[in-house]
Amino acid sequence: MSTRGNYKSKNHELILEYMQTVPGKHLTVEEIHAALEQRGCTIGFTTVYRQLNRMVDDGLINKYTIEPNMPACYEYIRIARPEELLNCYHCKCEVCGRLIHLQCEEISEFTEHLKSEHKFTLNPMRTVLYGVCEDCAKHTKIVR
Amino acid sequence: MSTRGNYKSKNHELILEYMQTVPGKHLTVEEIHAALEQRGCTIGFTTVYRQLNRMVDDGLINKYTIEPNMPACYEYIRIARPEELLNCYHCKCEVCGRLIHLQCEEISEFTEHLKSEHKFTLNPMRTVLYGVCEDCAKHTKIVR
DNA sequence: TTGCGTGCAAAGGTTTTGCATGGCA
DNA sequence: TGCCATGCAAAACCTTTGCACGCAA
Repeated sequence: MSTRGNYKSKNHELILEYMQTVPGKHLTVEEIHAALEQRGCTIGFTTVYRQLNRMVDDGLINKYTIEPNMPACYEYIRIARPEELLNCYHCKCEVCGRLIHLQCEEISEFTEHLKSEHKFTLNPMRTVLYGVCEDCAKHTKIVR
Repeated sequence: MSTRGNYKSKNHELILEYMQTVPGKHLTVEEIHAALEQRGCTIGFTTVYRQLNRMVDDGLINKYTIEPNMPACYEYIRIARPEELLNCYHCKCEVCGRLIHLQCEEISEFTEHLKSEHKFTLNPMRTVLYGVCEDCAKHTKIVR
């Protein structure tokens, strides 16, 4: 968590507000920077990096690292109900790149199982399940 | 898949043989390079990178990217029984960085659930579950 | 006034690429 | 001979850091 108190800055607000308009969407720093510039505000890349990492520490934003030499993705966490955090998994299709949100009974049961049986407290907001989505499975031979 | 035919090279064999001696273990390029040097063979970093990526393409090795500016991890895939692929999940502790292998009934059931109910064919070899391990949970306050 | 935020430039880390050389078939 | 592998150095990539300046409290 942050220890910098309630210091508010224009840029912090601008970035957070923008991220909140696209909850659940995964954006790179470059995309976020471009979106902000398009909204008429000039801002440095460094600031975007710093503010986003701040929000990650504060638990407002999730960060996903896919590949080396590829930009990381940031996503605003909509904290509607706390239980939602346990019930929502992210699935990324390795073929088309689509990101799918899943939510069901079995998923929260599985999270509970990891905790009670394996003593592992899952962070579903940081975890990405890789695999192949329905559409792509039709067009691809998968031996698994 | 590779299109380079059956071209064999000394280094390819050396790297593959070494990786096969540590199946399921996650190693960085630096660690692999050091292990090979210790075995008396001089080899360039570039070659290690190239050969490993080749093996990833060929489906012999898995590559895990944890954080930007952090080395990726490579792991030899032991293809003993195909079902094993469905039963093994990787859990990474966000606090101490430890990587844990999990294997149980519920895990393969969950993989099946994703497939039958959500039409999502999970690739457990590429997926990393993030969270907090037992030891670290004792020393850390987690509000989740 | 004090402390944090900002932005540029530079540095940091890992990974990839260019190119000349060497090895396998 | 022809194609691929190798290795060094250089480049590429994303990200972080140093430092001087500016803004908020």
